[in-house]
Amino acid sequence: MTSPAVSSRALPHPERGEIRLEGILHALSDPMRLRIVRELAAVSDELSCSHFDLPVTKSTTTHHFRVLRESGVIRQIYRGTAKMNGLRRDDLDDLFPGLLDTLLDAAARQAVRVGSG
Amino acid sequence: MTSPAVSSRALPHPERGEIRLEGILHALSDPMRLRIVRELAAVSDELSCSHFDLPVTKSTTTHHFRVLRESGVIRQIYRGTAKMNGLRRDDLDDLFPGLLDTLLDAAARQAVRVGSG
DNA sequence: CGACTCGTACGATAGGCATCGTAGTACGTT
DNA sequence: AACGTACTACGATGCCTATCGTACGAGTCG
Repeated sequence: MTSPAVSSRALPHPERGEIRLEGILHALSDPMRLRIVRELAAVSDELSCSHFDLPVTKSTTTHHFRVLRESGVIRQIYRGTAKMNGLRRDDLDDLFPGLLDTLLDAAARQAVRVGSG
Repeated sequence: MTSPAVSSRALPHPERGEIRLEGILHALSDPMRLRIVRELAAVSDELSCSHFDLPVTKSTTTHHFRVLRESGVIRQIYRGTAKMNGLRRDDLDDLFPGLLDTLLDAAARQAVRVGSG
């Protein structure tokens, strides 16, 4: 009943120096992934994959999380059966100061404008 | 010899309210298009398509400019045989304050980091 | 008019990608 | 060990897209 430890299952992440702006922009150009990132930023904490209620199947959800991880936007670790997701704020803010917040602000403005957020 | 007038050939642009963040991010996630936008921002003026010396054919260049226009990132008008390209700074700054500059700064930082800009 | 430049249109091609469904693995609980 | 939950792996599918080449249209200049 104690909180599950980090599993040994490894998940490949790009190192800070390998993160590319084009990759980030591509990752966030998908509505589903932008939505995930906005939700992660809103709670500023780790969330399990199953926390998200996306209008796609679980396979597709897995795919989107992998794209986000491989582009360097999020960090993923296993805790028991759950896979926890968190923004790589430290790395992103170091590489591209202000980028993440500006993107989140832009997404929020658009959500207000189009009326879906 | 006077500067050529704006031609009657029409080019469809999205209106300000139709510009979508996802479209912008997708447009800029391509290295060739990001390069074009950086160059346009550097001169902060209109540039003809032929001014750019990209490592792709003219057909492909045409394609990239169209993607940038249809996503709302640039404005294009014909002046004689030349097609002039300019950033839609006013619209972008109004819709997403700070976004363009932050993206340009991020691109510049990466260029310095990887040594190609 | 004729020649030249700039850019477009269209078709082809090859690769990427968002999505699904099914079968399977890893882990925790009983 | 048996079961349930969380997520993955793999194959299929259909669409999107970056690229090219060739042929064409629009405009300018001689």
